[in-house]
Amino acid sequence: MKSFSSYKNPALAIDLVVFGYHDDRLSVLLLNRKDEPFKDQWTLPGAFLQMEESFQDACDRVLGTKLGMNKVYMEQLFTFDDPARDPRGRVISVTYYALINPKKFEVVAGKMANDVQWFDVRKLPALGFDHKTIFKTAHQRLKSKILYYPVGFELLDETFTMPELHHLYECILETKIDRRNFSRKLLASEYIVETGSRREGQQNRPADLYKFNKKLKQNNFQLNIN
Amino acid sequence: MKSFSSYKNPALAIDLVVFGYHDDRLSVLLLNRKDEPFKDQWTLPGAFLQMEESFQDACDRVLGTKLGMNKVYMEQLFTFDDPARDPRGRVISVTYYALINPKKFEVVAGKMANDVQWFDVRKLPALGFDHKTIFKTAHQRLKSKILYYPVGFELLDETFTMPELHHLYECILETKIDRRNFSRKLLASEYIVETGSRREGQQNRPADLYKFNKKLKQNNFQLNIN
DNA sequence: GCAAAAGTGTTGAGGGTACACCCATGA
DNA sequence: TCATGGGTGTACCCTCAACACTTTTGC
Repeated sequence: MKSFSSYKNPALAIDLVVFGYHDDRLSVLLLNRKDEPFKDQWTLPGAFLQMEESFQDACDRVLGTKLGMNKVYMEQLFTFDDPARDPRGRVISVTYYALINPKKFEVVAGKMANDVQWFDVRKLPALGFDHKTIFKTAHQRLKSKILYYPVGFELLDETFTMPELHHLYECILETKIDRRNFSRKLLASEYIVETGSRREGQQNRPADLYKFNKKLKQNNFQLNIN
Repeated sequence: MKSFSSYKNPALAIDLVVFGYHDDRLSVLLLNRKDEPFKDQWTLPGAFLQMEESFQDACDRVLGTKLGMNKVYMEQLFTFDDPARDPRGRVISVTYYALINPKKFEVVAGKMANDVQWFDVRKLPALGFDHKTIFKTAHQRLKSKILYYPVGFELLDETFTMPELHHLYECILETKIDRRNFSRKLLASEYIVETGSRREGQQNRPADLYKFNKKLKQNNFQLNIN
């Protein structure tokens, strides 16, 4: 049996598309690179995979050290293999997307970055590498996923109102959704539970607060949009 | 900027779940290994990624040299990263699943294998590495995919009858489907077109032959099962 | 003529869409 | 009391699920 070390292997990177919902809009976290290649340009956060590290470990490392986050919802997206995607040589990129509540974390630029910032998904700057493609793939995946899986709660606070949830869905799907039908559908799915309290101190009638039903494991939720 | 060669990288393998439909059942192609590890055991076909090779190239290489196939429907499945998944050391496995018509190819055991064989998905032998997990992931993906994307045609001949298509769906989904509702639904979707001819020489009433409508690019096909 | 399988049509129930009205709050 | 936004109810339509009869072939 041949030894592995006799083969030369491509480098393996982990790149993350971190979505956040803030100020009534969907955003992505981007990093301004301090070093070449793509110095001073915006890219997705990422890192090279260490030899003993699982993907999860690598993602946690990026989220922890570069962004000051932990325990976030994450899912594998796609593995990008274009031999020309990195000017330094052959780099395979295994990508994940994450959903976080920006209020819970203070983003910090790590050693490798000039800056870290949230960008409205509709107003992204030019991105280095093939990161625009990666972002588009993630955005599309999120749009599909949210229609049959209750993934939006990860972006909101522990408790939230129906109008807040409604607006989040409109934001992600980039469509109008009838709020009454939306409300009925979500309540019928049993994915959300009333808390009994309301969001007070707003301009108008206080909205009921709900929370995600964590006990519910399986469901045939399917949101149909007009 | 650091040189890449200073880093040691995990090995990168490509593994394939090749589905075929034959004798009214769904099968997977397995390979009996000639060498350690898992010598004389069944595994999914695969190979190490070459330095300059894209995933597509690597898949074509495996399908071509080990299985004598070309130009098949293929889709990326998932990338498996368990550091202990290969006894030889750290190997990341990027997996694809393929759909082929077994009648079109004569499978041949390449240099690396004792044997290559189709196995009924319901009667798989023990598999080496984490290939059982990979298979299950692929099977599940195929089940979901076929409900909203006309992927079954890849497994059939150029022309096929409605009962054949119906049985294929029942096979993949492992459920009974009402044949009348199924037929109406498929015809309404415009994914299939009448050829005008019929399957003659059978025991009973000849069935109409259809073919896949290749012109149709986009559709909101969604099959609902009882 | 009979068995077996293929083609086709109908009906009723349920879910979704598209609506309008009432309610609670701050100013 | 008025404007604004949140909560709730209803009717129609359309789709889907359930089901039965007719047709064509081989023996």
